[in-house]
Amino acid sequence: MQPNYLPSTIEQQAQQHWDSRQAFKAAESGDKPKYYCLSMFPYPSGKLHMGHVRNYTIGDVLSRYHRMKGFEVMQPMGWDAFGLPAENAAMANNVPPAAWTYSNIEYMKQQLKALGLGIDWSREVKTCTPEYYRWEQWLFTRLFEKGVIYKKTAVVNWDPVDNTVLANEQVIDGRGWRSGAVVEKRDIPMYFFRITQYADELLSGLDQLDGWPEQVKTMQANWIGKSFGVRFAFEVAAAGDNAAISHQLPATELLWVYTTRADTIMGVTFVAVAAEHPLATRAAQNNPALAAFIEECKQGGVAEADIATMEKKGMDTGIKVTHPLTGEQVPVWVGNYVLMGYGEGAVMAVPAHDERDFGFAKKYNLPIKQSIQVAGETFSTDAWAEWYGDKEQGVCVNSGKYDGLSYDQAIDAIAADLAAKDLGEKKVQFRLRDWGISRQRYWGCPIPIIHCPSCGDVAVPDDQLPVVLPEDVVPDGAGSPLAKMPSFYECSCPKCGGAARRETDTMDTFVESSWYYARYASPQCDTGMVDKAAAQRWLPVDQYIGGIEHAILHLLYARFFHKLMRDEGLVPGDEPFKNLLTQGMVIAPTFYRDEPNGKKLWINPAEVDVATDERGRPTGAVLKADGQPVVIGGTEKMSKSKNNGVDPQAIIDEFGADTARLFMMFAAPPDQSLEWSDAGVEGAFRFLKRVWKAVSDHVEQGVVAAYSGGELSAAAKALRFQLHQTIAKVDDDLGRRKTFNTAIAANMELLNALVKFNEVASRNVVQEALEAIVLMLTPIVPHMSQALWSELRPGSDLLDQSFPKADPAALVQDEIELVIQINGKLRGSLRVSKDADKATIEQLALAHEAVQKQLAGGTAKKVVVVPGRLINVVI
RNA sequence: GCCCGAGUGGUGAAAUUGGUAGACACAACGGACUUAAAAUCCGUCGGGGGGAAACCUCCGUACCGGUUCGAUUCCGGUCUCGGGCACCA
Repeated sequence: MQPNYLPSTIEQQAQQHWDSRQAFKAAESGDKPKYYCLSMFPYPSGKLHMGHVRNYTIGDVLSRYHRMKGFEVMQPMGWDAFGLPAENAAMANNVPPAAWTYSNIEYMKQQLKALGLGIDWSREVKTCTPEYYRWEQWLFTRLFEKGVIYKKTAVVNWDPVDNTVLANEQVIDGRGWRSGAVVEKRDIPMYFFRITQYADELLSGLDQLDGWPEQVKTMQANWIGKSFGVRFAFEVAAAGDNAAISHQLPATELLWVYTTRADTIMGVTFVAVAAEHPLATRAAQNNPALAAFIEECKQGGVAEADIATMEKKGMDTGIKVTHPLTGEQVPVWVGNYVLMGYGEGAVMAVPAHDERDFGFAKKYNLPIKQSIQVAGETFSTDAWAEWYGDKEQGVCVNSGKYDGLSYDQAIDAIAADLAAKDLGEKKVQFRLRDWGISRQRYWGCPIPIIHCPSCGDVAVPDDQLPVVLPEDVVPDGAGSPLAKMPSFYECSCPKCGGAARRETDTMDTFVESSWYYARYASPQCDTGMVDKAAAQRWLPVDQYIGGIEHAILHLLYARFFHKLMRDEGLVPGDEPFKNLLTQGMVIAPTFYRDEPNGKKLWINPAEVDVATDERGRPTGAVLKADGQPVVIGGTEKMSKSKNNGVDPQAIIDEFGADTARLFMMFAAPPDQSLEWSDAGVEGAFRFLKRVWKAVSDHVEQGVVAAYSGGELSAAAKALRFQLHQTIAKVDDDLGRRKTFNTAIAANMELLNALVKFNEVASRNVVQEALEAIVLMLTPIVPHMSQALWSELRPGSDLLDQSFPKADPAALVQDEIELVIQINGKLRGSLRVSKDADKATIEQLALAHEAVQKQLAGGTAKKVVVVPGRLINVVI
């Protein structure tokens, strides 16, 4: 046997062997239970980054583990190939997005293969191919005809210089990233998926998802945001205070608002409407200052984080409305924080009991009127106090007939009174908004709609699908290229045959990634979106793995799509992903130098030497090239902007894929962030060399049959005890807990014990242990395991092996160790027979010298015995 | 601003159901081997106090408080960092 561990040779051999056996092709039938393991597919950005390596290694470990547990595993891979970066790259390099994307896919596919992933490549899917997106277009036309897709206007970021719509990411500090122009909000027509129609099901469905992290389910539930409130109206009188604009108002007009705090309705002192609200628009007609303010509100982007953090500004419209219960006249203000596309585009304002309203009222000297009280507290309009917003303990005050009522009682009474006047009712509302999918971009799936002057919006008929996206286009950053291509948009109406114009918007790329998991079941199917039998066989996905950043949008859209496809009779079940593992980020240290122009020059960690003091604490860092100091920055997510990425290819080339995989799995549990460490990689490599040497040393003396019974020395018995304890733990860690780091640690401990064990008479136990270590490590370092197994069991193929089973007989112990605590602090230990009863244990513990010493002749107040663990003596 | 997480030695982490805090590694330091270096192997390694030593003892899981015989774990509050916020994927 080769005494040295040579990763490049054995990895190449192992991969060739797997290929020749077509080892990872998933069978469409058979007796084995199926296990569909899916990692979120990559965007083909150019080359793999460490986040990909981590994601796909986790998926591969789980896939290979389940294969060894007797499952028919399907692990597919594909490409989320449409998207904005391809257009940016195209403009930078003058290459069509399609060419750029396809060449990235080719390169990244080679990298994935070098990692030794057990992928069924025959199922590969690229979302930018007509074979894929034609079915997306097909579903679109079905949903359009069912009314699940509809058209309305929505507000977008508009760059007035480049005359183009910008993504939120392209708006920096309220300005377009290329033009630098102040961005404006602009209304444009778009197609929407009626996801709100499924809001209740998307919410209640979370309860079935036992295999999802609580954290993700909570985030989705909050995002859907089901609230129980009251929708009610203020009357806009066309007289009195509003005389100046009365000519524009109908006799009675209603201003509707929605609130979850109707119990505070008697504290309303004004109403705030969005800048785009019709009432504001009309009030501005004779009010230049208000018109200017409304114009100002249009500046800036549409991202909610920006709107929520900007300075709250407002202006009085001069309009007064009538409070539906008190009859009081309250002013209507325009507020820049009120969103038109949200609820009614208008909110009641209760400064006394809403923190945002409180701040607004203080700023503009609007009245603050207390209407709830918490016992023992004192209300003051000087400063906000937390209890002002307390709906659990608050009761109504200064509220006439509602005084003394609790939140629930007040809502019931107030809703009833509003209903009696026909001015309101209880209403369930969702925070979730319908999903706008129109994008004014080129590199995406064309929306299959034809605009006919006489028939309106007509869905493209099945026999004319797919609407093919031309692939030889280079965008210029100013509007959609498709809208400038008559060859694309000129067409005839499928209904009347008259001249018509094809829709030139493309779909949100989240649409492609919402159903790819289903397409993998039958990726070549050309008679439908999915083959029903294949969907029955493989769905749902048993294990889905991806970044936590997808906790809400992608995962919610995919759940929604599954329900849409279910309602079309395409897929079984209500949910697409049975188990979900959200992996943490890969982070690395950052280094920089301050440049004369005030900017920071980020330096890659590979170019830096870090000096440490005698305790190992970093004291400074210098650039290798010039020996001059650099500044040590924070440890952050690997990114191009901070230049702290480590190229996975370099690690594979230097140490091999197994070392890269082992380090990634060992350095942190999968759901936590993982800090990159070159030294840690070397540590992983060292461990593999130790495993290799242990097997090599053993094999050189001749392989033997593994231990299968008979008398053993005490040391051999102890080793077998540890071995089978480790098997049980690793099985649990890989299968149930998915904590690969502790599974690896347990194998390291076992190897440490094994190399110390030196009984020539017990080589069969060593053989048993080495075989088990190789099998347990197989999911993590498959190449090395493949090579070692053929040395330990000549003529046998690791691909056909099962995961080892713990031998119960090896785990039987006569004596166990119990810990003795005094007042909860460790003071000693005790060995007792495994079936000693509580009374015996208590007696032995009290007689223990440490306890006697502490008792100093006194007696114990209390003794707690936890069987199998400890005794706590309270004195 | 809102929603969701996280915080444990010099570092990454472990402690699975409230039961021995720091497993397993990395770094550092000391030693062996070597002409030397690399590699490898052995040892020390949270902090304070006591002891020649075996060892004893107090403190310690971001911070403040609570529940409990016992809290890294549960509860209330605070701080810091990270993810998401609907057109990045």
